[in-house]
Amino acid sequence: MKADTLRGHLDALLLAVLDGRKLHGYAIIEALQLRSDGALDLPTGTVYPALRRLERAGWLASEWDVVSGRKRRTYRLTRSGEQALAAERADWREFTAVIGGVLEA
Amino acid sequence: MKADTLRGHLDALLLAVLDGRKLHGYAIIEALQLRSDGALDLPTGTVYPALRRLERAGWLASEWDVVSGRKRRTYRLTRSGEQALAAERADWREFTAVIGGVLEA
DNA sequence: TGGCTACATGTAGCAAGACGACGTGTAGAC
DNA sequence: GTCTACACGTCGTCTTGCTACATGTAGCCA
Repeated sequence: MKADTLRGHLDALLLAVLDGRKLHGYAIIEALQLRSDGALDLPTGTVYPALRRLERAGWLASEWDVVSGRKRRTYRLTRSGEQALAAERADWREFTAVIGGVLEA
Repeated sequence: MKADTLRGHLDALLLAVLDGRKLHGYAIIEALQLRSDGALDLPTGTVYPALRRLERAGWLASEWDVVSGRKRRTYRLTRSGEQALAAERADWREFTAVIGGVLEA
């Protein structure tokens, strides 16, 4: 997929992949690869800053684990993150309807 | 619609609205409003620079008209612009499939 | 005549955000 | 002992859409 097309939709992806489960950053990248059949291979320089941003926004909460000697920062959705995810999904539907409508007119 | 969500898709919109017809900048803005049922109301500071950019890329060609004393720069798709539009449409379908797939998983 | 609105084009500077390149460190396999 | 996978992070760059501003015509209405 063309680079940078994601712009503006990354937050939605991150929230969606954390819906109902806790994951650490590296696992989030893998989960997105898996769910997109390999189409999404986000670089760490994209994902880690975005996770911090979402945490600052109050949509994610994180805590440190240590698994077999390796430190992981594990993220989960907050209540407000769940609401944000619902809003992002609604925005996505509207967005695709509008743009798709123009492109296929 | 949330500001800036357009990012990365504006080119596709502009090419699509010029598919099969010639329009000047102001009319392009109106045509996008019409086709989107008012959802898209792009500011001139967004559209005019983008049209120049697409022309520099060789996807649009323009010429000046004068209609009842007013000067208009009328744009049309070039051959390479038509190809670009087809590519943009294909990208759009892939993009929505990938992101939509993750959001609705 | 003066002012308002619609029509019409443009520029400059800002801000956000995704990305590439880089830096750091552990565990385990070979 | 070196290499790969795992794991986290930062910094600087670049693109690009937007706000605000600047300019000018045509036509209507008071």
